[in-house]
Amino acid sequence: MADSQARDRLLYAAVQHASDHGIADLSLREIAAALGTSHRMLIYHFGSREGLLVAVVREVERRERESLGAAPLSGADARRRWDRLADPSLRAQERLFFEIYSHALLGRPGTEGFLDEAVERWISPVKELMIGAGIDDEDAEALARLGLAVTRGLLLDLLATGDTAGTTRAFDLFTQLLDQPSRHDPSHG
Amino acid sequence: MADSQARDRLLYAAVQHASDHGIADLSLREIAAALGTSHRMLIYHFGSREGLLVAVVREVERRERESLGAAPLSGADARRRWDRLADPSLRAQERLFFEIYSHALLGRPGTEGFLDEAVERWISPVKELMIGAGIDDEDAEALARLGLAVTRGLLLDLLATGDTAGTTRAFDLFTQLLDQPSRHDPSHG
DNA sequence: AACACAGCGTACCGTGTGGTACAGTGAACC
DNA sequence: GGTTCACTGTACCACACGGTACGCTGTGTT
Repeated sequence: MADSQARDRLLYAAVQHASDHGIADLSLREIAAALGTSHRMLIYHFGSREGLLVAVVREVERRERESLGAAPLSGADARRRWDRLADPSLRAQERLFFEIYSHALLGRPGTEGFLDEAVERWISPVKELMIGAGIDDEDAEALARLGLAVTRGLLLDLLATGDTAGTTRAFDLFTQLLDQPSRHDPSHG
Repeated sequence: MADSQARDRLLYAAVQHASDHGIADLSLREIAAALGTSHRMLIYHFGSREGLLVAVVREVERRERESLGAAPLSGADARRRWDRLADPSLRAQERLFFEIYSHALLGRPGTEGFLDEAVERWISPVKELMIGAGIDDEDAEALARLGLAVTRGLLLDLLATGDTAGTTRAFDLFTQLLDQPSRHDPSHG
């Protein structure tokens, strides 16, 4: 259950397999076989099946956090980020993200805290930057939230349709809308 | 397996229960007990566990389709639709939608065809209306797609945070961006 | 009265589940 | 050479699973 090299290797492989085939309705034995080990080993390293799922969720969270880095503000920066997200090599990982998200929405064990940060973590750095740039606090939050929603919504679209060109056009339209001048109403409460 | 009143009652109750507690990792027996029947009856009416899940997915699809009605174009109309979606009584149903969506992304049996229509069905009527209003074809598609993404993205946000006010502010910001004049660049390929 | 038939419950089957017991490995350290 | 310790395979457990066999209702038909 503690850290170890063997455990890390198994976890890495488990996340890979979960990305490709989902995670929730795979049995310990199925996962173990796919990873080239025995279900006994997964119990040894992760304590229980649920322990394994929790570890996988945490690892997915960690990677998501790691991929955040600096926040996008300009249209060009945002577009570069979208292009990275739309890369086919990330599809499996993104499917896994939405699978875990939906499990968390249903309150499945091991996903506690996932939702708390699923929105906040992405919004707050963007918001801070915008406030620093002189944008009103409430406007900044709404804008950050909208940007996140556009990204995730288009990602859902992309995963379902595979239409990179179409979703990217929609994303570009969004950045165009944002880049219009004088979008902030000064007569605001 | 065929239609019947008893089957309809069970299906209705099953969708309700699936909305409240998810569907994928409930056993036949759990569902049956919650519905006040026996797992034998679910097999009788739906043929198998998978048959039940398929029926539930179809019913959720049907309701989604039914709720489409006329398409939103003006900001006020869109806002009215968002308010309806944001109503707490729909949360459970929306959670179920995203659960099924993620299952479909992983290719689970019974979800075939769900994704094909998950985007197209919502986009095309909006697109038609916009084309009728003289908007360029590709622009219309991008706009419809963006609107759907905003809706679903903010719905994900709302389900995770429960922050109706915040997500609604973000939605309003989006409609403001849309309602700005001269957003269409005539010098377009 | 005899039958048909949709609806339903009980008891059961074989199978796969998550988890445990226990007996090893092989390398590291003393 | 002995001991420790992380790691792993085999065999097993009790249990819940999806599904089936079979028999019992009630209602409507002939």
